[in-house]
Amino acid sequence: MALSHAILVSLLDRPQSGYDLAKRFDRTVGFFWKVSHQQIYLELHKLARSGWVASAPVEPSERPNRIAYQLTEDGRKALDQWMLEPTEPPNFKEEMIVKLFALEASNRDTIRKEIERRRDLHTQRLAHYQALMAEHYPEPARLSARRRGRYLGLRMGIVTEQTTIAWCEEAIACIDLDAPKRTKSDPARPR
Amino acid sequence: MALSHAILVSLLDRPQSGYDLAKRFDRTVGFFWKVSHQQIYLELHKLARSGWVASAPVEPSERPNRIAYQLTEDGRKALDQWMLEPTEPPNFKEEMIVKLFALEASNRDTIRKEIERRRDLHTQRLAHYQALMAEHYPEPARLSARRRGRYLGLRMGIVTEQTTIAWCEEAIACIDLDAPKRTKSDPARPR
DNA sequence: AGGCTCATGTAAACGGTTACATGATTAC
DNA sequence: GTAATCATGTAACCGTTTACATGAGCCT
Repeated sequence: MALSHAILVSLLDRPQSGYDLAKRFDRTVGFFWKVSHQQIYLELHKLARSGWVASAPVEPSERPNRIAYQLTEDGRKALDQWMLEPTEPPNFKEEMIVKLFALEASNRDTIRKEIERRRDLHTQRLAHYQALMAEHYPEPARLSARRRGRYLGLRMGIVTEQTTIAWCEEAIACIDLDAPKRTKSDPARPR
Repeated sequence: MALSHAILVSLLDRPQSGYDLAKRFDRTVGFFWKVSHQQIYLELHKLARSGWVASAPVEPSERPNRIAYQLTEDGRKALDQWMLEPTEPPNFKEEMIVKLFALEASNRDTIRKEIERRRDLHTQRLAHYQALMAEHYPEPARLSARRRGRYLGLRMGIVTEQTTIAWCEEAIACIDLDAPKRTKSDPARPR
């Protein structure tokens, strides 16, 4: 499983509460990996039961209901062990492909519009990633080993979005290959 | 949800049994979407209970324990309705990114090896997709609308694998930026 | 006083995986 | 006969989502 290990990795940096972890997830990999706060709290309880994390001292200046966790020795060992295990490619259930398998003349316009929507969405994501890149990694050539991993994660996000956008353009063009010509003076959709 | 609709789409072509569907999944999108036969049988029962599929007549020449299903009118309507709904990008939980976030000097070689393994794996997949492309779509310029959707699905597989491979190469180079030089006469790994 | 953000949880349902189980037919 | 393939299922468990619930502190 992955989420528990993602939490452990995040705790490498510093002790964090479930709330911290959830927010950090949202800010960093949240775009392509949605994690709900419920799932994180659940996972933290499990990790605590396994003895891989333990509640860390909380400053009295902080919120009283805050519960921070830190990595234990056992947690660190489990993480090191996991790092040695092979990493399988994720299986991404892309619904768009399912819809494409149902492509026919009658739904061509629906599907093209849907692909256009997806293209725009991924364009927004790409812009967001590129902003993060410019902000945090203006000079990737000389990065500390510590930060290089994060840089590469962001790079994966960028190239993935670029590829998806390019594929969307290709798909739209391909779908329109034998479509009736639409001009600005006659933008009506068929069917 | 996606699997039930993937089944409905597959049944658009012809009535099929759970076994047929499982095999077809494996042959087509199986590389990036693993589906177990149990899940398919379960889904088929649910779809039958919803009245979206119904058992189709089976030729006496076929296996006696074979149960084929076909789309019903209701199923067709539900599918048409689903086609109109927006398609969210899949959230792919790429464990590699989690490992990268834990990158440091001590695990650099482990991670580089892991990325090399993944690169080789995706290279194999790419070769497989390209073979399928050459076999089934030698001339993509003029494809029937029916087959164009499948062609685009395969194209997505190809560009995704290409991007992943390129990213792996980039990541390996980046990780090795400040690594001790390794030559053929001295291929020992540091640490 | 009311609304926002911070902060943590429970419960039910759902989707998916793993393990286990069975039986028919085909090929050697 | 026995191994492989065809064919369908059950049960337990795990991970995730959705809905619901609560309370503290901060700002206006």
